[in-house]
Amino acid sequence: MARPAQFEREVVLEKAMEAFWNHGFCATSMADLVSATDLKPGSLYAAFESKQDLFLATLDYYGQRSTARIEKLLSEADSPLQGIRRYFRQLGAEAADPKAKRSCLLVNTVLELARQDKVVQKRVNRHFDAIEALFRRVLETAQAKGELSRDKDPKAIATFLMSNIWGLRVLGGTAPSPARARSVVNQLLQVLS
Amino acid sequence: MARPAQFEREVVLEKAMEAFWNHGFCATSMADLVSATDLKPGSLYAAFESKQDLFLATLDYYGQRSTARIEKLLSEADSPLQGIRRYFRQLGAEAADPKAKRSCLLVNTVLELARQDKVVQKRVNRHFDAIEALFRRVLETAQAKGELSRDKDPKAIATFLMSNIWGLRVLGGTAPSPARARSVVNQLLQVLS
DNA sequence: TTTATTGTGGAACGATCGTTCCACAATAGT
DNA sequence: ACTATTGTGGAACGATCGTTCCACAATAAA
Repeated sequence: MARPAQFEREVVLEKAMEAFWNHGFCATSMADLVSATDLKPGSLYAAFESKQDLFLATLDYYGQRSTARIEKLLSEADSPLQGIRRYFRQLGAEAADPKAKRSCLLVNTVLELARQDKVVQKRVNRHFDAIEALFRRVLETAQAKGELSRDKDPKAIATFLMSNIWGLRVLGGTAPSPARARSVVNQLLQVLS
Repeated sequence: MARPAQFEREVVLEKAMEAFWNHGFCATSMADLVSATDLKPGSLYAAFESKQDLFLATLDYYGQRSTARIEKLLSEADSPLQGIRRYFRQLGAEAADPKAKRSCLLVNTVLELARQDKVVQKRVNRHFDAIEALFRRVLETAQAKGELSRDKDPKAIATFLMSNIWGLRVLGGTAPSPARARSVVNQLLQVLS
């Protein structure tokens, strides 16, 4: 028995995510978010408590999207290790692509906010842990199938892969040559053989 | 034939650097800088043109300091590779140290500003390139001394090391366990053997 | 000691910040 | 059709943003 909302939460979240992703938390003003989402301040604050809360919601939205994307890519590969190789080659290409004007929202957030804000840190870590678990499981499968040597440690390698995702994200911010990005990926993938 | 300044540029730069390092460019206000440096707005703007210019100056100050520190560490080592190993073990320990409340100003800056601001990007890259050149030279020396296998590529490894510095800096933002940070470093150092 | 020049202190600027408020629009149940 | 309830639009809030301004202090050259 009331007026129904004229927007869909997911659509608004998507648009807010774009804004935060492009400019970071601090550099994205509520005015930016108002014009990005086509909502008025009143509606935005009714749906999300504050700029901070809206940001946390977009973080989760982004994290789930990313995790799902990686999971799909890994599951569609011909073999476990091939999935990982393909993911990192793609990441390397993206890092060297000048059209890709933005890194990863989670990585950006770690350096902008996570050190100071433990709530944000926990949120970000949850998503990173989910992705790392994905890699670890794939590496264990590879080992079971004999594709990965038994004397490798899936847990340690999964952590190492995560650290190299982050490294490649920063590399992307330095506007590297494609050869440079490929070189890093090739070096990295040697841990698998 | 004029009144001399009552402050030393280096001291002010040091204090401004601390502020930017702790909170980032956007989240550090001129009011913060005024209280951090004990200068009044008038003096700050007389010495540095704007917040942006002051930031660029602190970036250079930080970069030169960092490069010098790494150079010293590498040159004091018993052998080329030992210097590199020692540097990364130290970096891993710092990433896992909860008291180390901040990452690296250059890495933070890449993700906060470099994508959008090409001036900042160039500045940051200059410092990164200097550090990478340091690593590369040490690796070449190691090869000359027979400490590093001839079939390794010093250039590729130097780039890979840089990417892993960045990865470890982000890792530090996730508040990892010491074991986790050590694991990444151990994995990384295998590229040297 | 005077004069020219430059640094200092701090008030003040307009713009923008995140947020609140409220008259009004729109709908669901009676 | 009426009423209760909730979303909408947009003005407006105090605070803070980066920056400017200027009367005054301090010094070096004349």
